[in-house]
Amino acid sequence: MLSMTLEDYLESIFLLGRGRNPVRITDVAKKLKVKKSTVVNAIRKLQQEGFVIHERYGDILLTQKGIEMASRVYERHLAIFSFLVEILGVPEEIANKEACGIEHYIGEETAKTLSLFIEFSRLCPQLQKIIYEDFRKYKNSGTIPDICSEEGKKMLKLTQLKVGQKAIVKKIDCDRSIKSRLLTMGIVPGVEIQVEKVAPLGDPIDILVRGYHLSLRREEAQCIEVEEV
Amino acid sequence: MLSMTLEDYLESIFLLGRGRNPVRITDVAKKLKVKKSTVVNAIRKLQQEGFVIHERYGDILLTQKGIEMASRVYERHLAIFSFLVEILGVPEEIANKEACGIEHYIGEETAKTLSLFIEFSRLCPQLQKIIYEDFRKYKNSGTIPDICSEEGKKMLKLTQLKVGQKAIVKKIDCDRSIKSRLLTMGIVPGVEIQVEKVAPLGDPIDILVRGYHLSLRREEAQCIEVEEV
DNA sequence: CTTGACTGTTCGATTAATCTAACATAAAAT
DNA sequence: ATTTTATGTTAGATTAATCGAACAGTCAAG
Repeated sequence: MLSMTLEDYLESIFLLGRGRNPVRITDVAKKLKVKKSTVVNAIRKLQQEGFVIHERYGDILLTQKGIEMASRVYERHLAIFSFLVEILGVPEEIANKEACGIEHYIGEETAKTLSLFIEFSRLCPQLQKIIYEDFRKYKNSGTIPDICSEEGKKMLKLTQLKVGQKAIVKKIDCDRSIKSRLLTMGIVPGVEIQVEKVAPLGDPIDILVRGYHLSLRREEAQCIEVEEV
Repeated sequence: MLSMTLEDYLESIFLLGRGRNPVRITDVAKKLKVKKSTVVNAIRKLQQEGFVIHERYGDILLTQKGIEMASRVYERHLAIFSFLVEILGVPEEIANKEACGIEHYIGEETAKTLSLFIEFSRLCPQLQKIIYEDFRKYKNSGTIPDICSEEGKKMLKLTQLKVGQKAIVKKIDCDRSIKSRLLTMGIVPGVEIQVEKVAPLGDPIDILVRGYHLSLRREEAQCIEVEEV
């Protein structure tokens, strides 16, 4: 009921005025990097919908309705920003820019859950340790930390499985073109597969994924790492 | 260099044709819930840019360039979808819809990191346990699991702090209007604050946040939970 | 071979968001 | 009090994405 663009204008006014101080057309134009005439247009629409009050040549002020709407948008922004920075380790500037777009597509419910997740991670040193030490290490060097390996189960290439065996896909380690083909067939980490038939020289290998029969080239199967079930 | 809308068309063609099969105008129109004439328009643009091949009344086929672009978009989609479903526990249908919007705003770098995070969480039972047991419990009931509490430090209300004391904000537990005011002042969980001055009856309380001086009403301070440093 | 029944295309109109350029007002400087 | 500078407004043009309605092409059933 408010376009994304208008949400942006509202949010800017909210932030520039720290939620309650008056703001000028020029401030908004500078912040959103658009021309003043464009801002005038947007403000008119926001005024019509009752989110702001603005008289000719005067200040822009948020109404109660406007404050509520804007702070809701901003909370979403903050949740996304925090997630990107604190959990993923994205640089703040990039995180901020991306959050600006994402905030319009994330629902109230999801945003609330995301906030809770951030909050939880801040409260929980255990989780922080895993994220800041183990995940960062995995991200930078690809090494899977010791604490993550389960006993008694070993990683295999898909090509090492025998007919009838079931396994969970753990990792897909190959170049883009093959990977994208595998993705569209539903072969992603975490999915369960079963080997149906293996041709004489191991090419092709027929497997069952989510009820679908698929035929893989050996080359493709080679780069899929699985764990026996 | 490709508008979000056009990215959507490309992605749909990719998915409908599983990456390589021909697709018809009608299929795309149905999938994206737009009129056929709109699709014709979009396809023309994609053709001009060399992402698809389409001859009048014929099939739509992705070029190599198109496949690469589309699979990149789809990977982003999948990363976001997986995160929403597996980590946050958002219902699949909602997650899919939200991912459709978010995928256009998340950068290549961030998407890759997000993918790694999902992958890591799948590989790491420890992390899974925290997410699926402790976080879910926190989300549903607000209880902070035992494993998360650090010894020797106790939670306090901001109002219980003495002048000069430093603390970390742990939780903000109050209604929307106050919360949004606090947010704009930079008071969020995780931030360090220091008490500067307390008026006779504890109202207002002056604090220092990220180098800024702020004055809080007692009512506001009451709902901020902190942990001594 | 003709005729529906889809499928695809063209054209003109609409909407939201933006721009430029010219004009109007307010505030500050002289 | 005038002039200059900054700020705000208006009008008209542009672009991307969409629609509806009319028209065109394809193909299979009879």
